[in-house]
Amino acid sequence: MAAVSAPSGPPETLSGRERILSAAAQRFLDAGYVETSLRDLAADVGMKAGSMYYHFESKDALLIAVLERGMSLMVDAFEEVVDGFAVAGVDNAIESAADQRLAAHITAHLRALHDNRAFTAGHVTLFRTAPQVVREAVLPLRDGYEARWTALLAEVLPDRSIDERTMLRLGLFGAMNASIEWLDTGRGTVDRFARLVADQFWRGVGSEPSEESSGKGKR
Amino acid sequence: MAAVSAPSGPPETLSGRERILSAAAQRFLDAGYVETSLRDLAADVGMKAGSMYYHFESKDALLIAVLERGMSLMVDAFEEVVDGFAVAGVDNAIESAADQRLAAHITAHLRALHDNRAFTAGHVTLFRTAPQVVREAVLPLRDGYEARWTALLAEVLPDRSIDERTMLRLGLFGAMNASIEWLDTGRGTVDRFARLVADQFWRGVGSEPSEESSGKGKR
DNA sequence: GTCTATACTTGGATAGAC
DNA sequence: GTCTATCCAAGTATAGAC
Repeated sequence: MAAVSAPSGPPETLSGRERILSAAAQRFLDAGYVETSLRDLAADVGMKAGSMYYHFESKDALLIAVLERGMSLMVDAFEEVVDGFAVAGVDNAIESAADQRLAAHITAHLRALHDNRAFTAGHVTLFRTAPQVVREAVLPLRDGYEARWTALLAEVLPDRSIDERTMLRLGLFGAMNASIEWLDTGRGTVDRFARLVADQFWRGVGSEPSEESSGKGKR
Repeated sequence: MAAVSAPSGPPETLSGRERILSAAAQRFLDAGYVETSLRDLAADVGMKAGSMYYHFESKDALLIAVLERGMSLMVDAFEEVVDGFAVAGVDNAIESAADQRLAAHITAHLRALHDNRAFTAGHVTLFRTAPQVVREAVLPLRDGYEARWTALLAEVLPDRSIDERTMLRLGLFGAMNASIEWLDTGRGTVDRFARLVADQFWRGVGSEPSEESSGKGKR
């Protein structure tokens, strides 16, 4: 779902639009939206500023494209996990599977977030102060993703009030998304953080550290 | 500690520098740093752009002042909690007090964050992309605050590895600080969120919801 | 598809009058 | 302390040649 027009050929033959999109995502992440000039951006892809308007109608449209791709990737990752649990069969011990479902979605969220860092990070770092037209354009996709998590938490934490679930969800989002600003990229690191977050979220830090994530004592 | 030259008189007699500082903090929060022009800012305090240079040597200096004030307020809040536990006496049941110490600091962090939203939010929303001179100027204060939390977690979670404590700390920071972007201001709301975060962080969501924060079932 | 040239706007900062 | 006037730099966007 939420298909993104994927590049067909090898990286060298990426379309002009694709190359601009990637460079923009990276620059927006590193320097911010307003701080990034179309001149610098054009230089990144070996073009001049004016030429970019053949591919994008405005700078805002460029940001919208970056954010839409980022959120589509997050949605896709969520749905993959859903599909995975669907084929696992409906007659599982649904009670004890709650923490595992949550853990799977946490891992998927963090992997998608970091694997596509350039496109996804914008939602964390620059959505809030983006031009209104940009926010409005991207909002439907974002709302859809949040709705999926809202539904997930309702299933997994049925005894909590709606207010509590909302705060828990936003707290969890905060913990995960802030990692964009400090976590080293790399699958191993991301997965370790994901396991820690999932374990901490469900069991808390008051109980014993789990066996596989740390030996006995400090290492 | 980390004393901030506080205004002396009533709000109407705030010095020009103070009024500029508050207006700047608010505008930076709402619109972002680069998006805020000195002309708009001057209009907020009933001045013209050129006049601001009597009070601040540059726009960067203005942002530095905002961020320093914000972080000083956070440090002060942390130290107040430390002092509170100090007078409570050293011969307490230190083992069982770990979760209470943590909860007190979480509440203090969230209160300080939201009570001084305009000044503190900048550290969440615009520190990352701030000009390098700004980041460098404010970094010592930030490092000091983080060091306090690092030490706190070392005392409270002695069995965890340093790596895990770092990730837990940054995850907790993420959960708390992201609330700047969604939590309604207001002491009641902030305190409820603080209790939820503290409880969730220590005990997890897998266990029963605590008695005082929710009745039985959904309400 | 990409270039050059340029129109148009806005912003940070300075100088000097009051 | 605040104003007006102004300089200078930089950015988005457009037009038209190639």
